Amino acid sequence: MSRAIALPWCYETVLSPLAPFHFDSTVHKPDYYPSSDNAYEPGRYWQTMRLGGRVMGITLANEGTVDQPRVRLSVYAAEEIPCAALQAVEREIEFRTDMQVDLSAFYSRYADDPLLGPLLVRWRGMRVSTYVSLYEYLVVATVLQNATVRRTVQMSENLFRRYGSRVVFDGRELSAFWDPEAIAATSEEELRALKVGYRAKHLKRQAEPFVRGEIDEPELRALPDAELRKVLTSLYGIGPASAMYLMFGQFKRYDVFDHLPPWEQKIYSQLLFDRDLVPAPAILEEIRSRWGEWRGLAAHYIWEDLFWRHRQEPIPWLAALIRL
DNA sequence: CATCAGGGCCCTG
DNA sequence: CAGGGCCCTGAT
Repeated sequence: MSRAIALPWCYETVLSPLAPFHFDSTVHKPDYYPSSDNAYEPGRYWQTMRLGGRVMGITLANEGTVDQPRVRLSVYAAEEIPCAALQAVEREIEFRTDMQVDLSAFYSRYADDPLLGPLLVRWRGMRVSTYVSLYEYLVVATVLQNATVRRTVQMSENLFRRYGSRVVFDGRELSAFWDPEAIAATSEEELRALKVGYRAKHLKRQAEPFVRGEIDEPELRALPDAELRKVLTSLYGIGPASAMYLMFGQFKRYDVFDHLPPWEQKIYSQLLFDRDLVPAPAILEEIRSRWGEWRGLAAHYIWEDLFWRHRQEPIPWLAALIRL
């Protein structure tokens, strides 16, 4: 990777999310591992984006309130971006942050729920959001697998350094993703040198269908749950855990919560049962019976609330469960 | 020094 | 369908 590229050209517009819209809890998820391709301060968010073969810098700034939302979108690039490509960026940002989705049915249905009710007030307008493309999320899922946070960060940053780029915009320098071609063209040995271990094979094989043009993310968004899951788990290195994160975060399937990784099991045991370890099937059944078709979204509100509180004032039992 | 598990998944039997 | 193996790292 060479030195940072400046992105001086800038286009600005104002987005109007469907109210209510909670800016901070949508653009920033405190449970995600830190990554040099994005940055957050209250009311302001930076990320890089690779779309249509172009590397861009994106900023989102909160210029409204939960009930009268207004988000200023700035798109930075090395040179002028055609109008159609800018529109594609706007649509992509709106989809990834779930900006125009109406959650009022969810809010009214669980307003009196003992556990969820107060969280729906505190986080009213929080959306399910992802900041990466499907291909990029496969990389994220891969470095998450069988690794602690520290190691995930190390692998992710090693990959950015070797295959990504650095860009400067709006006074920030951030990493940007690579195109799948870059990984498909590399060797497993080169990848292994980045300390990704057996994941080298996964990263290479995952890039292949994207290079061949076999995966069309917008098209997948229209598929029914079962078919979408089939496509996702057919991707090499994507099993039940990664598929669930994708179904929910990337494809906004609010009802998906059918698999519980061990560390989440410990955390939900505390939250729902006030016990150290409840069997995973019992937890999943409890979540299903309480929140039915909204269970994925309900779990997200509970989860994010926990991590925001933890960020504000450390929660000892949670700190003990987060392995660095 | 050795051993082990960690925010899974693939492959085999 | 269960279980071994896989990379690397820090904890014990």
